[in-house]
Amino acid sequence: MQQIARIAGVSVTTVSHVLSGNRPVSPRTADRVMAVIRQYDYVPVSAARRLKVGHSSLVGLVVPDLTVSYFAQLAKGVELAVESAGLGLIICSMSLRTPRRHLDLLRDGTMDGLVHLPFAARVDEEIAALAGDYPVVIADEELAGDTGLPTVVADNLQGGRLVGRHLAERGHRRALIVAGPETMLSSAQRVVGIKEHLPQALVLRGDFTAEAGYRLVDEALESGFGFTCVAAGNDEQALGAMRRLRAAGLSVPGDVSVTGFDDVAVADAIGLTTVRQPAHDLGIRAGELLLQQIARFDAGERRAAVSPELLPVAFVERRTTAAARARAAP
Amino acid sequence: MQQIARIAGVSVTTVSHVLSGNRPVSPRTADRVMAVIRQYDYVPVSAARRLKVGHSSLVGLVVPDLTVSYFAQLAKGVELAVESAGLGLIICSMSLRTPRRHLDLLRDGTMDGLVHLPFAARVDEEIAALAGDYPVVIADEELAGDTGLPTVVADNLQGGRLVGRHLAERGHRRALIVAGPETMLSSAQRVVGIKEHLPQALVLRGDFTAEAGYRLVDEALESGFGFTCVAAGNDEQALGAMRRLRAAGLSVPGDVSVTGFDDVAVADAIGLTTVRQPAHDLGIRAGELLLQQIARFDAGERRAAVSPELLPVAFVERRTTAAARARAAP
DNA sequence: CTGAAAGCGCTAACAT
DNA sequence: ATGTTAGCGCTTTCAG
Repeated sequence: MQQIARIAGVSVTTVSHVLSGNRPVSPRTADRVMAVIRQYDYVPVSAARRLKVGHSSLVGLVVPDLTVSYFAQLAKGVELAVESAGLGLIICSMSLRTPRRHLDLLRDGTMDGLVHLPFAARVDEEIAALAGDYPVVIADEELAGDTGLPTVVADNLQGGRLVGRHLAERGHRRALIVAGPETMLSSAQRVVGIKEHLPQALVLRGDFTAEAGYRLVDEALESGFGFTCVAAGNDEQALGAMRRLRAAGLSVPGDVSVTGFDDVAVADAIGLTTVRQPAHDLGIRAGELLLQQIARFDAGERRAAVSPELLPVAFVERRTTAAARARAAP
Repeated sequence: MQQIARIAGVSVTTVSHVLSGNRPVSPRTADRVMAVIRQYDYVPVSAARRLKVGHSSLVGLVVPDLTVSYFAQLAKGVELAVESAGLGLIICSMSLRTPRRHLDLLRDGTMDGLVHLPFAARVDEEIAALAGDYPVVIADEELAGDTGLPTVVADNLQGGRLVGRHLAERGHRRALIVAGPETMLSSAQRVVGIKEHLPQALVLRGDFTAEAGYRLVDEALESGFGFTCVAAGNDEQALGAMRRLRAAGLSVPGDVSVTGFDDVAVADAIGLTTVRQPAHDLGIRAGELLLQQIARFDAGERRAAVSPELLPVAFVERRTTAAARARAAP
C-alpha cells in the first residue's frame, strides 16, 4: 500500500480510504489511486486489516459430510444470508481428516462465527464449550443438553406425523420403523410422530446410512415380525432397506411400502416417497441467527437463551408407497 | 500474549517460543508458560502471525458443486496430502452465490494456494490469469488452452475405451453417445475412447445433468436413429437417459443397455454400469502437487511447465448392460 | 537459556 | 480533502 501511495502521489491514508470509502476522497484523487491499484493489481493483505480491526468478515459452516446434497442446499442458504452483510463463507467438512481444525479457525480469529450442524458427539461438546466465547449457531439438529444456543431445525415431529398418517391412511398397521441413532433428537422426534399414527410399529435403530437400513430390515425379516411398510429415518436408510427387500424377493410398493426422510436428489431419482426438509430456508435462517449472534457479541452481550426455531416440512408422495397388502411380509 | 508473558513472569519472546518450539526453552519455564496458556485458554491471533510470517498455512479447494459425492472424496484426498505438511484445508463451492470469493481469499493471503477443479469457463480464465502469481494446481478436468499449470486428471480416454469395448463385446453396434459439453476435454476424451470401439455411434451433446440426459435420448428417439445402447458422459446423464427410456416403455438393459461415468453413490444404488474415477487418489495427488508448487513459489521460481498427469480408472460392471437385441430401439 | 525491540501492512484518531 | 502517526499481536534478529 506504501507503494501504491507513493506512485499515486498520496498518503497511505488516502489509499486506505479510497478502498474502504470510509471518508470522502476527491474524485480526481480517487480515480488516480484506483488507476494505480488496478495497474499493479494490488490487493490489500487481509491479515493486516484483520489485525487492526479485530475481525475477519468470514464465517464458517461445519457440515457432517459433503456427500449429502441436503447439506449443500443448506450451505447455499447460509451464504445467501451472510453475504448480504458483506461476510464471506468458509465451509468445513467434519468428514475430513482433521475434524477439530475449524474450531481452531474460530478461536484464532480466521472466522468471526460458526454455523454448526451437529453430528459427532465429541465435536459437539467442544462446540458447546466454545459457544460461550464465540458466536455459534446450531442448525439441522439440536445439540444434546440444554445449551441455550440459537438453534434452527426442521419440524421433525410434524414430518414423522405426515409419514405415519400417510401410511395409516393406506391401511398399514404393522410397520417397521428403521430409525436413526437414538441420541439424535431429530431421529427420536420422527419416530414419535410416526408412532402417533402407527402405535404397533416395531422400532429398530441404526445410524443414518444405507448399510444400516439394509441390516435393520434384515433383522426384522429374520425375526419374523410381519410388516407391510418400512418408515426409514432418512433417505439413505430407505435405499438400503429397499435393497434388502428386493433381495428377499419383495416388491416395493407392491409387497412393502417404503418412506424416507430428507428428500435428497436420489429420492427423486428412484421415486421414493419422503419428507422434504427445508434445507435452503434452514440455511438462510441459520445465517441470520449467526449475524444476530455476532452483533450481540460485538455489543458485549453474551448468550441470550432461546428455544429452537422449527421450520415446516413437506410431504412428498412418489412411487414407493401403496395400499397395504392383506398379508404382511415376510 | 503480553498477558500470558506477564502472568508467567517471562517475556513474550519466550511465550512465542514455547508455542512454536523454534528455540530451546528450559522445561521448567515451558511448563509454567503452558500452564498459564491452558488456564486462560489462550490461542494466538492468527492474523498477527500471518502478517509477520507472510503466509497462512491454509490452502483452498474449489469444487463445482458440493452435491456430488465424487468431489467430497477428492476433497478428502487433498486434505490428507496437505495436512501432512501442517496445512489446513478450506473448501469453497462454486455453486454458491459468490463464485469469485475464493480468488479473493487467495489474493488477500487468507490462503497460500489453491486446488482448482475447472467447471465454469469464466472462473477458469481468472484462475489461469492468477496462476502466474499464486500457487495453483488444476485437478479433475484440464483447463482449456495450454496453461502449463500442474494438472492431474483421470484417464478419460481409457475410460471411454473400457465402455466402448464392453458394449462392443456384447454385440452393440448402433450406439447413442450422450456426451458432456464439447468444451470439456474430459468429455471429448471419453467420446474418442468410446468411438474407437463403436465407430458408428451417434454423438449428442449437452451438459452434465440428468435433464440433458433425458432430453438427448428424447431427441434420438424422435430422430428415428435406432440404437441398442446409450453411453452417457457421466452418471447424472445416465440417470436422465434411463428415465426417458423407461418413459418410452423400453427396459434397461432388456431393450437398451446404459452406461455412466464417475461411479457416484447413486450408480451403486441403482446398479448402473459405469467407470470409476480415482477421486481419492486424484485429491491426494493434487494436494502433493500444490505442496510442490508452494515450495517452488517460496523459492522464487515460477511456473515449471508440465504436462497433465493421468490416473487410472476402473470399469464397474453392474446391471444396466446386457447383450444387444437383434432389433434396435426405437 | 532468555529479553528487548523492530517491524509485518493496515486503519483510524488526530492533525492540518 | 488529505497527511502523520500510533499501534493491532505476533515473530525474530540481535544482545546478553
